[in-house]
Amino acid sequence: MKEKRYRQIYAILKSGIQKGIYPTGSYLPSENNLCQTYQITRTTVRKALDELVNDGFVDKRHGKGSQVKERRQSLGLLAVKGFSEAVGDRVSTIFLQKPQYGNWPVDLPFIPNEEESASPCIFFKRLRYVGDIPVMVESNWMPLTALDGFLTLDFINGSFFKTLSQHYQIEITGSEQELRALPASAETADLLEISVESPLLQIFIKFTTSDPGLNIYSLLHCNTERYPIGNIYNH
Amino acid sequence: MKEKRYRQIYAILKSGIQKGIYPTGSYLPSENNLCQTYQITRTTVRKALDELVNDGFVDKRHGKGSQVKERRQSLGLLAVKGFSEAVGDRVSTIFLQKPQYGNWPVDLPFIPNEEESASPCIFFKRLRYVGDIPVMVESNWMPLTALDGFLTLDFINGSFFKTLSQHYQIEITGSEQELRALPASAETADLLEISVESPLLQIFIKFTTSDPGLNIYSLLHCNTERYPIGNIYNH
DNA sequence: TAGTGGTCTAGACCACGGT
DNA sequence: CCGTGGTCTAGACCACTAG
Repeated sequence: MKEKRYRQIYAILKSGIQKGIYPTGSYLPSENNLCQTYQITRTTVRKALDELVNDGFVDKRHGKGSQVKERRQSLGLLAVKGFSEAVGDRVSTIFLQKPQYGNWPVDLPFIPNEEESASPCIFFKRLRYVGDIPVMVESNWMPLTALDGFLTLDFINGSFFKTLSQHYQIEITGSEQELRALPASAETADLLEISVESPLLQIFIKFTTSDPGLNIYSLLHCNTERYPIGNIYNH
Repeated sequence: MKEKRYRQIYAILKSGIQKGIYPTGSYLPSENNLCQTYQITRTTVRKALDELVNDGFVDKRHGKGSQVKERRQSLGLLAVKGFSEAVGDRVSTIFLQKPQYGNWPVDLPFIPNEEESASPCIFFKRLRYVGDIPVMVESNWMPLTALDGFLTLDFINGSFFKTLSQHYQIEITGSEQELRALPASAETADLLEISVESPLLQIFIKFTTSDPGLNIYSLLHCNTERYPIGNIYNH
């Protein structure tokens, strides 16, 4: 099947954004400019730009141009209130276990498929703070496939998703979540400095990505007493 | 400002869907057909149809046509696992308080704006079951404005959102959510037939709608022990 | 094969933003 | 004023679905 012209343009512009040729805040070439560069009509250019807007890479402004946006991290997912807004020094993260080989967990809500279960598994575990207060324990599993060199990689700005995007050109494309309220286990209570049996919010997430072979499984336990979990979804 | 042609077509088709002229599962007129009917080009027709697809009213299938979809209820929102899948008789709802005048609640995460606070408030409260098991207590507040006759209205299929859409042509356009895990109050524990202090999932939601004057505020308390809360988001 | 939606061309005119 | 994106026309050819 022939690659569609607007998909080509989309891919060119997107990789330009991801590689920093068009940094956040800068403007893409104008539509007429792109028409000339690639010898196509505006209809096709606009179709490519529409996809970039839908994917959250670009904001268009009438009379000004197409501006590269700060890539959204969340996609309608849940975030600790303040984790997205207070990007500064209030939020911090420490590794409880650095990325390493591990075993696929048992008894989780979503089960890795056969291919994944057969593949080696990467695991890492982090503790996230708002200020001095530990608010969330986060465990992550994913197949080793297609993430060459991941184990020795440093996270860009401490962000796993940003690393995926900038180092591997992999984007989060969707998620399934499952939430429960349950009493804290002894281990988690200790980490979060709360009493055993305190109500905790458990979130299990299966992320799908632009790499069909890569799903990411995360298990979160959150102390919501001071910092509830937020989620904004705009139609 | 002149109404855009594709918006007109969009509105015509959408109201046709909402009024049942194009029932769920049926096909809209073909693109060429619409071109002739309204004396416009396919570009414009397709723009209108694209919006309907984005809004979740329609599925397009190459070679077949544009099919009217079952209107999604959730928009990336949270739902009790089983509430969406098991549409049948497993799920039921009873009113604890039927729609009536009430007071705006205090100490909620999102505060109604001035206009809303000044307006009379409608309140209703429901208890939702999966099978025989009560799993969720749901309280709802909204301004009376623009919902003429709501207090004497029966919900279509017991669904509040479906009633909004079909009776008032109002759609949910977005939401903000806030989640906490907390111990059950005596009253809620009683309703959900669990012990006091059991961990409960509290979800507070502010829905925005296509009517700028109508936001809906919901407070949920969920027993997630047997039925966790789920959420699927596809990019 | 006929009819549908998917992609694309080559134009036109309009509305917005900044100089 | 000029350059930008927003809307729209009038075609063309292709790819998919189903009888």
